[in-house]
Amino acid sequence: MKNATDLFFDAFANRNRFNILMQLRDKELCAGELQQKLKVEQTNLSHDLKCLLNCKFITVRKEGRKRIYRINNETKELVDEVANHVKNYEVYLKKCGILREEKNGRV
Amino acid sequence: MKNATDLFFDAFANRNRFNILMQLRDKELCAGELQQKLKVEQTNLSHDLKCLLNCKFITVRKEGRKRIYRINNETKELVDEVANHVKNYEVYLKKCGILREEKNGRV
DNA sequence: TGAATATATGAAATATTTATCATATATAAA
DNA sequence: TTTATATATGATAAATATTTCATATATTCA
Repeated sequence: MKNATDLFFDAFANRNRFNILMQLRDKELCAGELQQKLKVEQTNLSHDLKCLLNCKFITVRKEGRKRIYRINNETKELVDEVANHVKNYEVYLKKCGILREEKNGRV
Repeated sequence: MKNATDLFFDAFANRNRFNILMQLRDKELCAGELQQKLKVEQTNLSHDLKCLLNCKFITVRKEGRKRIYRINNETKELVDEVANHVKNYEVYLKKCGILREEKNGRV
């Protein structure tokens, strides 16, 4: 059974969703623009945007047949702080060894 | 292939590891004390502590046959900010619907 | 030295998350 | 009112993370 913290991380700590939030830090964007910038599948992006909307991490407004997404202020601050932490700890994260850094090249 | 942000979230956004960090906000604790407070398996706790150590989220010192763990300051601040955000957004997170809140009761 | 306590390690089993697929809806323009 | 564009939905397949299991190491005390 999940508590609020689990749900928060499910929403926020997801690679694709966090990338969306990172993009939206600077300016609001519509789904199509996000898709181009992030090079993700349309259907995935749509799922992720809905999740971020549900959780109130972003808001949306309609403009013609586009939907323009904007990050909310509190969430932006948290994203900035995480990005900063990651920068400072990058070297340790990369050699953790418990976390799997990447699939190695050999088949 | 994982980047530093992915690794950060793998380490930080894990239920058990984040609970450890939450416990360590107030005071340093040894593994046995964490085990009692969190009611987790010894072997799991040990894996998680190693991960947090590798990532420099916590430090450790020996005392007799115990090992005393302490959270580092920057990490503590981030944990506090996340805890605060979760409190403010709890109501929305719980009705997201994309995030699976819990296994429903029926078998 | 041998037993007891505290903690760590690595591999495999299990569970959960994320991506894909097929398709639906909503708006605009011809 | 049909077609094209932009975006959304839900079910399953595929990938990844977490737990468990069997066992190891390190320190203290008798």
